[in-house]
Amino acid sequence: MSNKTTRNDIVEAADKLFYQQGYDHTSFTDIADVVQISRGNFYHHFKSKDEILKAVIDLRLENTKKMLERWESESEHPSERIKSYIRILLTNWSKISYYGCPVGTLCTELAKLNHLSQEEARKIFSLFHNWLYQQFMLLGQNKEADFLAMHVLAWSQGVATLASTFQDEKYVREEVKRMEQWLTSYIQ
Amino acid sequence: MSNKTTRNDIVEAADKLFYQQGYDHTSFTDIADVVQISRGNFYHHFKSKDEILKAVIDLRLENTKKMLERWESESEHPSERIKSYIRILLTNWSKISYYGCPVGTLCTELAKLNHLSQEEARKIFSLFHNWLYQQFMLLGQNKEADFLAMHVLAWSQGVATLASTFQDEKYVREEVKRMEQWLTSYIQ
DNA sequence: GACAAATTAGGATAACTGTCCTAAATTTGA
DNA sequence: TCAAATTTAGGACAGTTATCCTAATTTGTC
Repeated sequence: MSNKTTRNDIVEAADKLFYQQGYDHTSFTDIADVVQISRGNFYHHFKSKDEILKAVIDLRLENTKKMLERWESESEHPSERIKSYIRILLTNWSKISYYGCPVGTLCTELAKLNHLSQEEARKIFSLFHNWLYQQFMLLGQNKEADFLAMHVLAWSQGVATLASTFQDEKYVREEVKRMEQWLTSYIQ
Repeated sequence: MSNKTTRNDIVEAADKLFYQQGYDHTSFTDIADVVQISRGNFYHHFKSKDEILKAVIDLRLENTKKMLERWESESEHPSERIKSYIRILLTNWSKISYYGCPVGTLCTELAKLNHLSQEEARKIFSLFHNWLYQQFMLLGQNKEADFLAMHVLAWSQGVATLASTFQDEKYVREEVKRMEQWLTSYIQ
Protein backbone atom coordinates (compact mmCIF):
# COMPACT_ATOMS: atom_id res chain seq x y z
CA MET A 1 0.00 0.00 0.00
CA SER A 2 1.59 3.28 -1.10
CA ASN A 3 1.72 6.38 1.03
CA LYS A 4 -0.98 8.71 -0.30
CA THR A 5 -0.66 11.49 2.22
CA THR A 6 1.97 13.48 0.34
CA ARG A 7 -0.05 13.23 -2.85
CA ASN A 8 -3.14 14.42 -1.02
CA ASP A 9 -1.19 17.23 0.60
CA ILE A 10 -0.03 18.37 -2.82
CA VAL A 11 -3.53 18.28 -4.28
CA GLU A 12 -5.06 20.12 -1.35
CA ALA A 13 -2.39 22.81 -1.35
CA ALA A 14 -2.71 23.17 -5.13
CA ASP A 15 -6.50 23.37 -4.81
CA LYS A 16 -6.19 26.26 -2.40
CA LEU A 17 -3.44 28.08 -4.31
CA PHE A 18 -5.09 27.64 -7.72
CA TYR A 19 -8.17 29.26 -6.21
CA GLN A 20 -6.32 32.10 -4.53
CA GLN A 21 -3.68 32.89 -7.16
CA GLY A 22 -4.91 31.22 -10.30
CA TYR A 23 -3.58 28.05 -11.94
CA ASP A 24 -1.05 29.62 -14.28
CA HIS A 25 0.33 31.97 -11.67
CA THR A 26 0.90 29.20 -9.12
CA SER A 27 4.35 27.59 -9.39
CA PHE A 28 5.74 24.33 -8.13
CA THR A 29 7.79 26.35 -5.66
CA ASP A 30 4.58 27.88 -4.25
CA ILE A 31 3.07 24.46 -3.67
CA ALA A 32 6.34 22.99 -2.39
CA ASP A 33 6.60 25.78 0.19
CA VAL A 34 3.18 24.91 1.57
CA VAL A 35 3.57 21.12 1.54
CA GLN A 36 7.20 21.35 2.70
CA ILE A 37 8.69 19.03 0.11
CA SER A 38 11.41 19.47 -2.49
CA ARG A 39 10.47 20.57 -5.97
CA GLY A 40 11.88 17.42 -7.56
CA ASN A 41 9.57 15.26 -5.49
CA PHE A 42 6.49 16.28 -7.46
CA TYR A 43 7.33 14.08 -10.39
CA HIS A 44 7.10 10.93 -8.36
CA HIS A 45 3.43 11.71 -7.76
CA PHE A 46 2.49 13.56 -10.95
CA LYS A 47 3.75 13.52 -14.52
CA SER A 48 3.25 17.25 -15.00
CA LYS A 49 1.57 20.37 -13.69
CA ASP A 50 -1.42 19.56 -15.86
CA GLU A 51 -1.78 16.28 -13.97
CA ILE A 52 -1.98 18.21 -10.71
CA LEU A 53 -4.71 20.36 -12.20
CA LYS A 54 -6.62 17.23 -13.20
CA ALA A 55 -6.32 15.91 -9.66
CA VAL A 56 -7.51 19.26 -8.27
CA ILE A 57 -10.53 19.23 -10.56
CA ASP A 58 -11.30 15.64 -9.50
CA LEU A 59 -11.10 16.72 -5.87
CA ARG A 60 -13.45 19.60 -6.52
CA LEU A 61 -15.85 17.29 -8.34
CA GLU A 62 -15.89 14.96 -5.35
CA ASN A 63 -16.31 17.75 -2.81
CA THR A 64 -19.10 19.25 -4.90
CA LYS A 65 -20.93 15.93 -5.03
CA LYS A 66 -20.67 15.58 -1.27
CA MET A 67 -21.94 19.11 -0.72
CA LEU A 68 -24.92 18.57 -3.02
CA GLU A 69 -25.77 15.32 -1.26
CA ARG A 70 -25.57 17.10 2.06
CA TRP A 71 -27.90 19.85 0.92
CA GLU A 72 -30.29 17.21 -0.31
CA SER A 73 -30.32 15.36 2.98
CA GLU A 74 -30.57 18.54 5.04
CA SER A 75 -33.73 19.79 3.34
CA GLU A 76 -36.81 17.97 2.20
CA HIS A 77 -38.23 20.74 0.06
CA PRO A 78 -36.47 21.48 -3.27
CA SER A 79 -36.82 25.24 -2.80
CA GLU A 80 -35.00 25.00 0.52
CA ARG A 81 -32.27 22.98 -1.18
CA ILE A 82 -31.86 25.61 -3.87
CA LYS A 83 -31.63 28.19 -1.12
CA SER A 84 -28.69 26.26 0.31
CA TYR A 85 -26.99 26.83 -3.00
CA ILE A 86 -27.85 30.51 -3.10
CA ARG A 87 -26.59 31.06 0.42
CA ILE A 88 -23.04 29.90 -0.30
CA LEU A 89 -22.56 33.48 -1.51
CA LEU A 90 -22.86 34.46 2.15
CA THR A 91 -21.46 31.39 3.91
CA ASN A 92 -18.30 31.60 1.79
CA TRP A 93 -18.31 35.39 1.74
CA SER A 94 -14.80 35.85 3.15
CA LYS A 95 -13.29 33.78 0.36
CA ILE A 96 -15.58 34.90 -2.45
CA SER A 97 -14.99 38.57 -1.70
CA TYR A 98 -11.28 37.99 -2.28
CA TYR A 99 -11.08 35.35 -4.96
CA GLY A 100 -14.54 35.07 -6.54
CA CYS A 101 -16.26 31.78 -7.25
CA PRO A 102 -13.81 28.86 -7.45
CA VAL A 103 -15.74 27.24 -10.31
CA GLY A 104 -16.33 30.30 -12.44
CA THR A 105 -12.86 31.75 -12.07
CA LEU A 106 -11.21 28.44 -12.94
CA CYS A 107 -13.33 27.98 -16.07
CA THR A 108 -12.63 31.59 -17.06
CA GLU A 109 -8.89 31.16 -16.64
CA LEU A 110 -8.73 27.86 -18.50
CA ALA A 111 -10.71 29.41 -21.36
CA LYS A 112 -8.07 32.14 -21.74
CA LEU A 113 -5.25 29.60 -21.54
CA ASN A 114 -7.13 27.45 -24.05
CA HIS A 115 -6.28 24.63 -21.66
CA LEU A 116 -7.04 20.99 -22.37
CA SER A 117 -8.79 20.57 -19.00
CA GLN A 118 -11.47 23.14 -19.88
CA GLU A 119 -13.96 20.38 -20.47
CA GLU A 120 -13.10 18.71 -17.17
CA ALA A 121 -13.53 21.94 -15.23
CA ARG A 122 -16.85 22.56 -16.91
CA LYS A 123 -18.09 19.32 -15.35
CA ILE A 124 -18.12 21.03 -11.94
CA PHE A 125 -20.57 23.54 -13.36
CA SER A 126 -22.57 20.69 -14.88
CA LEU A 127 -22.75 19.00 -11.50
CA PHE A 128 -24.40 22.09 -10.04
CA HIS A 129 -26.57 22.48 -13.10
CA ASN A 130 -27.88 18.92 -13.08
CA TRP A 131 -28.60 19.14 -9.37
CA LEU A 132 -30.46 22.45 -9.72
CA TYR A 133 -32.28 21.01 -12.71
CA GLN A 134 -33.53 18.13 -10.59
CA GLN A 135 -34.73 20.47 -7.87
CA PHE A 136 -36.67 22.61 -10.33
CA MET A 137 -38.16 19.44 -11.84
CA LEU A 138 -39.34 18.48 -8.38
CA LEU A 139 -40.90 21.94 -8.21
CA GLY A 140 -42.93 20.96 -11.28
CA GLN A 141 -41.02 23.21 -13.69
CA ASN A 142 -40.73 20.47 -16.31
CA LYS A 143 -40.31 22.76 -19.30
CA GLU A 144 -38.43 25.53 -17.53
CA ALA A 145 -36.17 23.46 -15.26
CA ASP A 146 -33.20 23.50 -17.62
CA PHE A 147 -33.26 27.23 -18.15
CA LEU A 148 -34.00 28.01 -14.51
CA ALA A 149 -31.02 25.94 -13.42
CA MET A 150 -28.77 27.87 -15.81
CA HIS A 151 -30.35 31.10 -14.65
CA VAL A 152 -29.59 30.44 -10.98
CA LEU A 153 -26.02 29.54 -11.93
CA ALA A 154 -25.61 32.75 -13.92
CA TRP A 155 -27.18 34.92 -11.27
CA SER A 156 -24.96 33.64 -8.48
CA GLN A 157 -21.96 33.72 -10.78
CA GLY A 158 -22.51 37.38 -11.62
CA VAL A 159 -22.99 38.31 -7.98
CA ALA A 160 -19.75 36.49 -7.11
CA THR A 161 -17.86 38.48 -9.74
CA LEU A 162 -19.18 41.79 -8.44
CA ALA A 163 -18.53 40.61 -4.87
CA SER A 164 -14.81 40.19 -5.51
CA THR A 165 -14.67 43.43 -7.48
CA PHE A 166 -16.54 45.74 -5.13
CA GLN A 167 -16.38 43.78 -1.84
CA ASP A 168 -19.79 45.12 -0.93
CA GLU A 169 -21.35 42.62 1.46
CA LYS A 170 -24.54 44.64 1.82
CA TYR A 171 -25.16 44.38 -1.91
CA VAL A 172 -24.62 40.61 -1.88
CA ARG A 173 -27.06 40.23 1.02
CA GLU A 174 -29.65 42.17 -0.97
CA GLU A 175 -29.16 39.96 -4.03
CA VAL A 176 -29.44 36.81 -1.95
CA LYS A 177 -32.63 38.11 -0.39
CA ARG A 178 -34.11 38.81 -3.81
CA MET A 179 -33.02 35.46 -5.19
CA GLU A 180 -34.87 33.78 -2.34
CA GLN A 181 -37.95 35.91 -2.99
CA TRP A 182 -37.76 35.13 -6.68
CA LEU A 183 -37.55 31.41 -5.83
CA THR A 184 -40.76 31.65 -3.84
CA SER A 185 -42.72 32.41 -7.00
CA TYR A 186 -41.74 28.98 -8.30
CA ILE A 187 -43.13 27.10 -5.34
CA GLN A 188 -46.33 25.42 -6.38
CA MET B 1 6.05 66.18 -31.59
CA SER B 2 6.84 62.59 -30.64
CA ASN B 3 5.74 59.62 -32.61
CA LYS B 4 2.80 58.12 -30.75
CA THR B 5 1.88 55.43 -33.21
CA THR B 6 4.20 52.77 -31.78
CA ARG B 7 2.93 53.45 -28.29
CA ASN B 8 -0.64 53.18 -29.49
CA ASP B 9 0.16 50.00 -31.39
CA ILE B 10 1.59 48.49 -28.22
CA VAL B 11 -1.43 49.47 -26.13
CA GLU B 12 -3.91 48.18 -28.70
CA ALA B 13 -2.09 44.88 -29.13
CA ALA B 14 -1.79 44.50 -25.36
CA ASP B 15 -5.47 45.30 -24.95
CA LYS B 16 -6.39 42.50 -27.32
CA LEU B 17 -3.91 39.98 -25.92
CA PHE B 18 -4.73 40.72 -22.28
CA TYR B 19 -8.35 40.02 -23.14
CA GLN B 20 -7.66 36.84 -25.08
CA GLN B 21 -4.87 35.31 -22.98
CA GLY B 22 -5.02 37.17 -19.70
CA TYR B 23 -2.62 39.82 -18.40
CA ASP B 24 -0.20 37.58 -16.55
CA HIS B 25 0.01 35.01 -19.31
CA THR B 26 0.79 37.62 -21.99
CA SER B 27 4.51 38.24 -22.43
CA PHE B 28 6.46 41.09 -24.00
CA THR B 29 7.40 38.70 -26.76
CA ASP B 30 3.71 38.07 -27.50
CA ILE B 31 3.08 41.80 -27.86
CA ALA B 32 6.32 42.39 -29.76
CA ASP B 33 5.34 39.72 -32.29
CA VAL B 34 2.07 41.50 -33.01
CA VAL B 35 3.46 45.04 -33.13
CA GLN B 36 6.61 43.91 -34.94
CA ILE B 37 9.12 45.67 -32.73
CA SER B 38 12.07 44.47 -30.69
CA ARG B 39 11.54 43.54 -27.07
CA GLY B 40 13.98 46.16 -25.80
CA ASN B 41 11.99 48.90 -27.44
CA PHE B 42 9.16 48.66 -24.90
CA TYR B 43 11.09 50.47 -22.22
CA HIS B 44 11.33 53.63 -24.22
CA HIS B 45 7.54 53.87 -24.14
CA PHE B 46 6.76 52.22 -20.79
CA LYS B 47 8.63 51.82 -17.54
CA SER B 48 7.26 48.34 -16.90
CA LYS B 49 4.60 45.80 -17.81
CA ASP B 50 2.38 47.32 -15.14
CA GLU B 51 2.57 50.63 -16.99
CA ILE B 52 1.26 48.91 -20.11
CA LEU B 53 -1.63 47.53 -18.09
CA LYS B 54 -2.42 51.02 -16.82
CA ALA B 55 -2.45 52.31 -20.38
CA VAL B 56 -4.70 49.44 -21.46
CA ILE B 57 -7.15 50.19 -18.65
CA ASP B 58 -7.12 53.88 -19.63
CA LEU B 59 -7.87 52.89 -23.20
CA ARG B 60 -10.75 50.71 -22.07
CA LEU B 61 -12.08 53.52 -19.90
CA GLU B 62 -12.06 55.85 -22.88
CA ASN B 63 -13.65 53.34 -25.20
CA THR B 64 -16.32 52.57 -22.63
CA LYS B 65 -17.14 56.24 -22.24
CA LYS B 66 -17.51 56.60 -26.00
CA MET B 67 -19.74 53.54 -26.21
CA LEU B 68 -22.00 54.79 -23.41
CA GLU B 69 -22.26 58.19 -25.08
CA ARG B 70 -23.15 56.51 -28.35
CA TRP B 71 -25.88 54.41 -26.72
CA GLU B 72 -27.21 57.57 -25.11
CA SER B 73 -27.38 59.44 -28.39
CA GLU B 74 -28.82 56.50 -30.31
CA SER B 75 -31.84 56.07 -28.03
CA GLU B 76 -34.07 58.61 -26.39
CA HIS B 77 -35.73 56.27 -23.94
CA PRO B 78 -33.65 54.99 -20.99
CA SER B 79 -35.03 51.48 -21.28
CA GLU B 80 -33.87 51.33 -24.89
CA ARG B 81 -30.44 52.51 -23.76
CA ILE B 82 -30.25 49.79 -21.13
CA LYS B 83 -31.23 47.32 -23.82
CA SER B 84 -28.20 48.45 -25.80
CA TYR B 85 -26.12 47.37 -22.85
CA ILE B 86 -27.88 44.04 -22.51
CA ARG B 87 -27.49 43.27 -26.19
CA ILE B 88 -23.68 43.43 -26.17
CA LEU B 89 -23.95 39.82 -24.97
CA LEU B 90 -25.18 39.06 -28.50
CA THR B 91 -23.36 41.68 -30.57
CA ASN B 92 -20.03 40.61 -29.06
CA TRP B 93 -21.04 36.96 -28.92
CA SER B 94 -18.11 35.61 -30.93
CA LYS B 95 -15.60 37.16 -28.53
CA ILE B 96 -17.53 36.60 -25.30
CA SER B 97 -18.08 32.92 -26.05
CA TYR B 98 -14.31 32.51 -26.21
CA TYR B 99 -12.93 34.93 -23.66
CA GLY B 100 -15.84 36.05 -21.48
CA CYS B 101 -16.48 39.67 -20.54
CA PRO B 102 -13.34 41.83 -20.88
CA VAL B 103 -14.22 43.84 -17.77
CA GLY B 104 -15.18 40.99 -15.47
CA THR B 105 -12.36 38.67 -16.46
CA LEU B 106 -9.76 41.41 -15.98
CA CYS B 107 -11.05 42.33 -12.52
CA THR B 108 -11.15 38.65 -11.59
CA GLU B 109 -7.58 38.08 -12.71
CA LEU B 110 -6.21 41.18 -10.99
CA ALA B 111 -7.96 40.14 -7.78
CA LYS B 112 -6.11 36.81 -7.82
CA LEU B 113 -2.81 38.52 -8.61
CA ASN B 114 -3.57 41.01 -5.86
CA HIS B 115 -2.46 43.57 -8.42
CA LEU B 116 -2.11 47.26 -7.67
CA SER B 117 -4.27 48.20 -10.66
CA GLN B 118 -7.32 46.41 -9.26
CA GLU B 119 -8.84 49.72 -8.26
CA GLU B 120 -8.20 51.19 -11.68
CA ALA B 121 -9.83 48.25 -13.44
CA ARG B 122 -12.83 48.47 -11.16
CA LYS B 123 -13.43 51.95 -12.55
CA ILE B 124 -14.53 50.40 -15.84
CA PHE B 125 -17.26 48.59 -13.95
CA SER B 126 -18.11 51.83 -12.14
CA LEU B 127 -18.47 53.59 -15.48
CA PHE B 128 -21.11 51.07 -16.54
CA HIS B 129 -22.71 51.19 -13.11
CA ASN B 130 -23.02 54.97 -12.99
CA TRP B 131 -24.44 55.03 -16.49
CA LEU B 132 -27.01 52.32 -15.72
CA TYR B 133 -27.81 54.12 -12.47
CA GLN B 134 -28.62 57.28 -14.40
CA GLN B 135 -30.87 55.41 -16.80
CA PHE B 136 -32.81 53.79 -13.95
CA MET B 137 -33.11 57.19 -12.29
CA LEU B 138 -34.62 58.52 -15.50
CA LEU B 139 -37.04 55.60 -15.28
CA GLY B 140 -38.14 57.00 -11.92
CA GLN B 141 -36.48 54.29 -9.85
CA ASN B 142 -35.01 56.77 -7.40
CA LYS B 143 -34.64 54.37 -4.48
CA GLU B 144 -33.92 51.27 -6.51
CA ALA B 145 -31.65 52.72 -9.19
CA ASP B 146 -28.41 51.83 -7.43
CA PHE B 147 -29.35 48.24 -6.79
CA LEU B 148 -30.93 47.77 -10.21
CA ALA B 149 -27.75 49.02 -11.89
CA MET B 150 -25.70 46.49 -9.91
CA HIS B 151 -28.25 43.82 -10.69
CA VAL B 152 -28.03 44.35 -14.44
CA LEU B 153 -24.25 44.26 -14.19
CA ALA B 154 -24.33 41.01 -12.24
CA TRP B 155 -26.88 39.40 -14.49
CA SER B 156 -24.96 40.12 -17.68
CA GLN B 157 -21.72 39.18 -15.98
CA GLY B 158 -23.03 35.78 -14.97
CA VAL B 159 -24.41 35.10 -18.42
CA ALA B 160 -21.04 36.02 -19.92
CA THR B 161 -19.27 33.55 -17.63
CA LEU B 162 -21.62 30.74 -18.58
CA ALA B 163 -21.38 31.80 -22.23
CA SER B 164 -17.62 31.22 -22.31
CA THR B 165 -17.96 28.00 -20.31
CA PHE B 166 -20.78 26.32 -22.23
CA GLN B 167 -20.73 28.25 -25.52
CA ASP B 168 -24.48 27.87 -25.77
CA GLU B 169 -25.74 30.75 -27.89
CA LYS B 170 -29.36 29.64 -27.59
CA TYR B 171 -29.19 29.98 -23.82
CA VAL B 172 -27.70 33.47 -24.05
CA ARG B 173 -30.45 34.53 -26.45
CA GLU B 174 -33.04 33.30 -23.98
CA GLU B 175 -31.43 35.23 -21.11
CA VAL B 176 -31.24 38.40 -23.19
CA LYS B 177 -34.91 38.01 -24.09
CA ARG B 178 -35.85 37.65 -20.44
CA MET B 179 -33.70 40.57 -19.38
CA GLU B 180 -35.53 42.73 -21.88
CA GLN B 181 -38.88 41.47 -20.61
CA TRP B 182 -37.82 42.10 -17.04
CA LEU B 183 -36.80 45.63 -18.01
CA THR B 184 -40.27 46.30 -19.37
CA SER B 185 -41.74 46.01 -15.88
CA TYR B 186 -39.67 49.03 -14.86
CA ILE B 187 -41.04 51.29 -17.57
CA GLN B 188 -43.45 53.73 -16.02
C1' DG C 1 23.19 68.93 -45.28
C1' DA C 2 24.47 68.90 -40.24
C1' DC C 3 23.45 68.27 -35.67
C1' DA C 4 20.60 67.05 -31.75
C1' DA C 5 16.85 64.42 -30.13
C1' DA C 6 13.83 60.72 -30.38
C1' DT C 7 13.29 56.08 -31.47
C1' DT C 8 14.70 51.46 -32.23
C1' DA C 9 17.29 46.96 -32.25
C1' DG C 10 19.47 43.43 -30.09
C1' DG C 11 22.01 41.36 -26.80
C1' DA C 12 23.06 40.75 -21.62
C1' DT C 13 21.06 40.13 -17.12
C1' DA C 14 19.33 37.52 -13.28
C1' DA C 15 15.47 35.35 -11.72
C1' DC C 16 12.13 32.04 -12.40
C1' DT C 17 9.61 28.35 -14.84
C1' DG C 18 8.41 23.16 -15.54
C1' DT C 19 10.89 19.12 -16.12
C1' DC C 20 14.23 15.54 -15.48
C1' DC C 21 17.98 12.77 -13.30
C1' DT C 22 20.46 10.55 -9.83
C1' DA C 23 21.62 9.40 -5.35
C1' DA C 24 20.12 9.19 -0.71
C1' DA C 25 16.71 8.11 2.68
C1' DT C 26 12.84 5.77 4.15
C1' DT C 27 9.41 2.32 4.24
C1' DT C 28 7.79 -2.17 3.15
C1' DG C 29 7.54 -7.13 3.00
C1' DA C 30 9.35 -11.70 3.58
C1' DT D 1 16.99 -8.72 9.66
C1' DC D 2 17.90 -7.63 5.21
C1' DA D 3 16.94 -6.90 0.52
C1' DA D 4 13.59 -4.70 -2.50
C1' DA D 5 10.53 -1.07 -3.40
C1' DT D 6 8.91 3.32 -2.51
C1' DT D 7 9.60 7.92 -1.52
C1' DT D 8 12.36 11.93 -1.16
C1' DA D 9 15.99 15.61 -1.78
C1' DG D 10 18.65 18.42 -4.42
C1' DG D 11 20.84 19.77 -8.20
C1' DA D 12 21.04 20.14 -13.43
C1' DC D 13 18.50 21.33 -17.55
C1' DA D 14 16.76 24.26 -21.17
C1' DG D 15 13.43 27.53 -21.83
C1' DT D 16 11.10 31.78 -20.66
C1' DT D 17 10.34 35.92 -18.16
C1' DA D 18 10.72 41.15 -17.23
C1' DT D 19 14.17 44.35 -17.21
C1' DC D 20 18.20 46.95 -18.48
C1' DC D 21 22.06 48.70 -21.32
C1' DT D 22 24.33 50.33 -25.23
C1' DA D 23 24.92 51.17 -29.90
C1' DA D 24 22.70 52.03 -34.17
C1' DT D 25 19.13 54.14 -36.72
C1' DT D 26 15.63 57.37 -37.77
C1' DT D 27 13.50 61.74 -37.27
C1' DG D 28 12.97 66.67 -36.80
C1' DT D 29 15.05 71.36 -36.95
C1' DC D 30 17.93 74.97 -38.32
